Amino acid sequence: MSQNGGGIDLDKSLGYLLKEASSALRAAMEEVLRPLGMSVTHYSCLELLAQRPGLSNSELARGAFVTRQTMNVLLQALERDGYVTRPAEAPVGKVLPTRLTPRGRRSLEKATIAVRSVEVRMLAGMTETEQSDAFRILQSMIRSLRDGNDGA
Amino acid sequence: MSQNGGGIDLDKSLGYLLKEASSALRAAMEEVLRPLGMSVTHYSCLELLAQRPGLSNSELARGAFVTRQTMNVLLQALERDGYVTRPAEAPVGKVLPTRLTPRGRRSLEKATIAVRSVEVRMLAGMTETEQSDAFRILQSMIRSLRDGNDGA
DNA sequence: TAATCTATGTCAGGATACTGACATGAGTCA
DNA sequence: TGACTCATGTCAGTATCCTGACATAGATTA
Repeated sequence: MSQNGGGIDLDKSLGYLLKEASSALRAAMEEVLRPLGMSVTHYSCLELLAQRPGLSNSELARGAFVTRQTMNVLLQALERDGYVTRPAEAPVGKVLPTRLTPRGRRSLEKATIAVRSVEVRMLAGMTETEQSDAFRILQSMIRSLRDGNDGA
Repeated sequence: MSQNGGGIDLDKSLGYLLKEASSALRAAMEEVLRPLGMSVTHYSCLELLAQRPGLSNSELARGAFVTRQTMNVLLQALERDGYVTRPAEAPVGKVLPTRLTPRGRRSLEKATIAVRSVEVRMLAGMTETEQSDAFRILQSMIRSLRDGNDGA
């Protein structure tokens, strides 16, 4: 019944399932972040800065999977509201190293708790072996997709 | 070094990896669909209709992971350009069953070939066992995330 | 040194998807 | 039958993110 002339069977497609899982994860994260007035990209930016202080706009963009233009707009808002600081002039080159303010750190703490609950829920019912399998398999998929992008 | 005070270690987070994989997949699909003048949502809509002719606007939206408003705009464009047809009046209720036209079917054929190449590339280097593992694990993650949405 | 290439930060405009809102049709229940 | 609930299609406004473009700083190369 689900066999169409050469088409891709969505019910059996790993790509479709990947999109579905990602969509469900994003929706779950939006749900817990909304009460905190924070978007997923917003949270990603703060979490990246907590782990690697001094990241530049472009590096943050790559880490949050958006363009540097999009991240730039977000950083301007975060800076205006006092969550992050950037030097007025670049210490070297054009790169402006960004850092969390105490206020940004406090804001992140609540968000981290919320996001962790989603991650825990997602992992519920998976054995340790399945979790490491998932990790390895996802990395394999990413590597395969990236290699073909501009490598050949 | 990547240990921050109670934060989420992105390098070890399955959620982050899932987002990365999904982002890579989407980029790869956009790359092969762009020469055909087709977006991912555009393609998803056509593929859904090929497998389940007569799907409604709302059903297509859920299948493509967008809102019904977004899908409605897309369907209006696809109808205007002759890729799909919808009856002027609903046979029953308000639901307008949508079907591919021959032109839509031809357009989908090329897209399917392009998307299949991406899927094949993504699966490269994975054993059959790993593929079925990935399938089962992703389904587990989706189920866990959905259950907590409005269930409790 | 000078030329070229690459990466960065930023501005402007446009594409895409979402939230809010409304009227309508179908099912449920008293 | 009538009130209620729910899902649908659709319009309008908004938010979000992207593409295109520019000037500039550092690295690379001749």
